[in-house]
Formats: sequence, C-alpha cells, structure tokens
Amino acid sequence: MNHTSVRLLDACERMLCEVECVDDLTVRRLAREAGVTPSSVNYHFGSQERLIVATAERVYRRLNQERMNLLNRAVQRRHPEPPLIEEVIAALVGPSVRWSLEPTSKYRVLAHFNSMSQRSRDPEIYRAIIEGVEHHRAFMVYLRQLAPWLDDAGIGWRMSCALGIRSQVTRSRVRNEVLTDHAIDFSDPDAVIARIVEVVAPMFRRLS
Amino acid sequence: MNHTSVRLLDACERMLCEVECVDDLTVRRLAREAGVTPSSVNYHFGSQERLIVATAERVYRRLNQERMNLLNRAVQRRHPEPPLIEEVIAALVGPSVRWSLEPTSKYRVLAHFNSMSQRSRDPEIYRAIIEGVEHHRAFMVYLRQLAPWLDDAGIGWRMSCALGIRSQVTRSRVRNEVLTDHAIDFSDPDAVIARIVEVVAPMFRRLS
DNA sequence: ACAGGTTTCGGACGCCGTTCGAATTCGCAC
DNA sequence: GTGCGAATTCGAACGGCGTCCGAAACCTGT
Repeated sequence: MNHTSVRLLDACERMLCEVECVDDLTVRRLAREAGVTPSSVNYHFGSQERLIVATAERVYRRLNQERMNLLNRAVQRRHPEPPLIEEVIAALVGPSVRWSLEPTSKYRVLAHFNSMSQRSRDPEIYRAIIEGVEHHRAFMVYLRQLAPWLDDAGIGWRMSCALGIRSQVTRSRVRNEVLTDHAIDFSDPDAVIARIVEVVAPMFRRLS
Repeated sequence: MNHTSVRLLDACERMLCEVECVDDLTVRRLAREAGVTPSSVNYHFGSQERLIVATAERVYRRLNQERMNLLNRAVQRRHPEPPLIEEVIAALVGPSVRWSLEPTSKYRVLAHFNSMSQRSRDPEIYRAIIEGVEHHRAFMVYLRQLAPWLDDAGIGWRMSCALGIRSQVTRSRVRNEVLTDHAIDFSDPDAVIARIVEVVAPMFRRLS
C-alpha cells in the first residue's frame, strides 16, 4: 500500500466525518487536504467513488470487529449455556447505535457511504459491502440455538427486521423524536438499545 | 399553477421513474423532456433540488391517501369494534411495499427523494416532508385503542419500528434475500406484508 | 394602442470528475 | 555510481453540471 494511497484514505475518512453533505467532498479539496494532486485519486483508486468505498470498507471492518467482540463476550459469559437473547441482539445493533451517537466516532463515514450507495450510477462498486453478510452468519448460529422453533428464513428475516429498526434509529432520529413526542431520549445509546431489544427479543420467542 | 410548472413537475416525475441514478436527472435533460429552457427550473422552483422535492410531495400525497383509505376500510369493517391490529399494520406499511414492487408505480420518485434527502447541502428543504407525521397520528388513535397498556411513547416507538422494517424491505431487497437464503420471496407483496405483520403485531400484545 | 409586470430565453460563470501526455521519482542490474 | 525501464506525480485540458442575469417576448388591464 502506497504512501499516497494511505494519505488519501486518511484524508477521505477525516473529511467524510467533517462534511455535512457528501457533495462537499470534492476531489480537489480532498487532494489539497492530503497534500497531493487531484489526479492521484484516479491513479490509485480509479475514481473518487471507489476511494470513498475503500474508506468505508476500512471503517466497516472496525465496526464489525466490535460487533463480533460483543457477541463473543456474550457467548463466553454464559458458556456452556446458550447466550442471553438480549445480549445477542445488543451485540448486533449496539455498535451502530453507539457509534452513530458518538460525535468523535467514524460513523459519519458509513452514513455517507450508505446514502451514496443508493444513488450511484454504478451499484456494482457497492455490492461486495452491501451484500456482505458473512459476519451476520455468526449471529445466526446462536439465534438458531435460542429459537429452534424458527426455520432459517425466519431467523434471517428477524435479523433483517432488527437491522431495519437499527437503521431507522441511526438515520431518522428527528423523525423518531417527533413520532414519540420526544418522550424517548434518542441521544442516549443505552436507552435506545434497550428499546430495540424490548421489541426485537419477543420476535424470537415461541408463539403461545 | 403555471403551464410550465406542471410540465416540469410531470417531466420530473416521469424521469425520476426512468432514471437509474438521480444524478442522471440533469436540469438540461429535464428541460428538454419538458420542452422548456433550463433556467425555467430556477425561475419556477428556485433550484433543481426544490423541483424534485415538489415532485416527491405530490407522489407522497397519493401514497398517504392510499394508506388512509386502507385504514378507514379496516376501521369500518369492524365498527363499532376496534379494527384488527393486523389490518392496521398492513394499512401502515402495505402501500409502500406494494408500490415498491410495482414496476409501473411512482415509487421510484420516493426512493430517489429519500436518498437525496440524506445527502443534501440544505436539509431544510426536506424537513417538512421528512418530519411530516400528521397522517401517522390517525394510526396512533387506533393503536392506542388496541394496546391501552402502552403509553404514547411506546406506541410511537413501535410505529417507528414498523416503518424501519418497511424501509429495510423497500430499500435493501437483495440484502434481505441473501440474509434469508432466498427462502422468502421478497417480490411477492402479500407475502412480505404478511411477514411484517407477523413480527410487528406481537409488539402491541400485552406482555404475559 | 400601450405600459408594466410576468415569463422565457440564451449565453456566461465557476465548479465538478476525469483524462492524458509530459515530467519526475524510484528500484535495481551492471 | 550509473543508466534505464517502470511506477508515480503533475498540470493542463475537456465536457458537463447547476445557477445567474440581462434582454427579449408575452401577456393583461386600461
């Protein structure tokens, strides 16, 4: 990995956090921030878009690492019993919620990445990340244990639901505050995670 | 409302449905499609962005109308008893799901609008629509009836969850298919709506 | 018929992402 | 140490973008 490449990745990560709108990250500004020439972006990454994808990929790896750490801790805490469903769900959605509320975290990189992936001329660039669900398979193992009465589709579907609820929280905070009449403090990560667990955990309970 | 204004709105709605990426809708192409001059956009709407917002607003009104029709039908069907929770939820999330799967519907307008609202230099333009939740209040009335053991925050929060799950379906269809190993047919609106109802309805049941 | 406001037009501006040939730097065999 | 081919960096240029603005055209009421 070239010196200039990492300078670009670092500058891109930094700028994606500072910038309010992803269109404000222009290849000229970015190059100035990195102390290189605009055409370096195309030489090393092929396009500005691919540089942003590479930047997001790096951040995603850290987020998924944190999820896996939480999951493993939840498993070990109860071993050899199966883990608590509440802790598995918190491991799945917690890091995103927490990062999205920490001003110093790199979550804005992922937020910009997500919004870009939805309006790209070339969705192919994003497929590997968007459809990369390997790290979710680890969760499925334990969720299957905890809800053996559900088939694999049922488990996967409920994970999708949990992730959808998570996205609703990280994406549309103001909207949620209006809907709940400001009775829930969506700036308190622990409260939000508890709320998510409260509605998701019952999805995995057996129907009475 | 001027002749040129409606020509622009119509052309914008048409193009937003055809276009794969919102950046492909340029003010010059749009003007050509509408048979007017590029500067007309700025004269009548202030900016290209505001024209797109106005276009989406029109489509949103139709979608919300359909939601309200379904809700009212569900209410009348059981009157004077309270409506079925399943039908209320289906009225809330159904139209979006159905539109997102109908190739001829105008749902793509809303999809593009959503992705634009997340990466705008001037979020103020979108606030009125994004935070407009008046039409949701109608649902809260009946959900409160159906789950009097929940407080208002609890009702609003569960509605947010339902909308988040709905968004996950309409936004990341391929991702969901991978997660569920293609065991669920996400191109069948009735199946999807049933799946959503299956996980959302229990959120409103009393804890045993 | 004409005056005043509204609408339309076309050209210009500054910025964008990308391309490309020339210049520079690097790595390594001799 | 020198020379040379490959890798990297640079800067100018291109076409396209959204928007602005002054002039022209078009209405409308008197």
